[in-house]
Amino acid sequence: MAVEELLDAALTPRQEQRRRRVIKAARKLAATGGYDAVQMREVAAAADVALGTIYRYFSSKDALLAAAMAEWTSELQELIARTPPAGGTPADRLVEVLRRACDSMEAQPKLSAALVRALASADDGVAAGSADVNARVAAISAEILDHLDPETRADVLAVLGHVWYSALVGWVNGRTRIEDVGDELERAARLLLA
Amino acid sequence: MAVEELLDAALTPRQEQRRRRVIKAARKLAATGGYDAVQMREVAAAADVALGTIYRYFSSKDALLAAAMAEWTSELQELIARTPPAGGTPADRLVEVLRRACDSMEAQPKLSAALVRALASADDGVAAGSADVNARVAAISAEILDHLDPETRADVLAVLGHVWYSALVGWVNGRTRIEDVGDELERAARLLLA
DNA sequence: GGCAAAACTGAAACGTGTTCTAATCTGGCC
DNA sequence: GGCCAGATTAGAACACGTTTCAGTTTTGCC
Repeated sequence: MAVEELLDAALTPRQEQRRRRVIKAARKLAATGGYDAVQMREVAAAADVALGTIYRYFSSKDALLAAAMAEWTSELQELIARTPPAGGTPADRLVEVLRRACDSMEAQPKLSAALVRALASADDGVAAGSADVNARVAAISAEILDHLDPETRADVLAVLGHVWYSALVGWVNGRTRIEDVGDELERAARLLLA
Repeated sequence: MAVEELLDAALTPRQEQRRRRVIKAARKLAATGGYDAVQMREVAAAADVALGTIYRYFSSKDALLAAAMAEWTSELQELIARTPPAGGTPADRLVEVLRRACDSMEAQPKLSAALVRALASADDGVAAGSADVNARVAAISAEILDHLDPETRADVLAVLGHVWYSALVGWVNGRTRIEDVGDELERAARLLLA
């Protein structure tokens, strides 16, 4: 989709700036008003870009938010790489990482909810962003679980990824509280690594 | 929301019929054209009901589809109760039930995808349908796992519920194939019951 | 049987994501 | 410098979920 093509073909500096402005505007709107406040006309105005231009860079509103989520995840990854989890069992360290991710989301609940909500979209453009997010989460977790054989590790990570995503959706849709997400993840992690 | 109130206050026969017609029409449209084909004006026309009337029974399109999903789940529950899973370990029986559910979805892929997609909605009206679905799935699985102590069982079921939902979303959004859903579930079930 | 309240209808209207159009601008190439 | 293809813009237009409204029908009650 658009994003891909434009990422492959090197963007001119001005295009790069435009793309950044759009994502930034989306994040800002999402941070204060959540998913519904990210209205494409408003994003365009805030990014000082024509409405149609956004659609040249992102195939849909959800694809835009997925790109924002990928960006956010990348920042989180750096943060965790800078301060790796302290000692304890692998399960403990894994739980700590998951908790820290939850804390980050808790700090920006509206934004987080909007991003997660976008990930649920059927839009094709979301798949790329979603894959990116998954890969980063897996990368973070993988080294903590290096005591497991590769196959088991992949299985555990796959299950954890599912729990993580599903718990987030439950929270986003108001069925659980954000604290519950961390609890669910911890429960799953300990069950799987027992 | 509307659904609840109307379910509590006994519906008149004609209301009951209208409600049924609406759900039936939605299922039919979803079965042939998927989520996008379930257009409220079309549902209204097919159900021979005014557009506004649908909104008296269901708070949104997604709530309507969630109700359809609850209906579908209930039918599946009956089906499984009628032919309980054959022998083997509890894990085997659980896997068989999950596989059978996947088979049912595979038989009506468009419909299933539409229903799952609706479950992801933030709409309040969806929560009720979603809770209903979860309860039924838990009920089906619970007796298979009666060898576990209640707490562990609850944990296992919670995790399985997450995997189930998340894997379905992955399929609905075209990131995996329907066969993968069953595989993911089996993997999780065996990992958890190991 | 008649009456008030609630439900239903048909149709118009609204909001927001997405698409389209015609005009203008930008960037690379001779 | 001039030209062309593609990018950008402003704005209109479109699609579909949802809401609203005025008028009609059904329902429960005396």
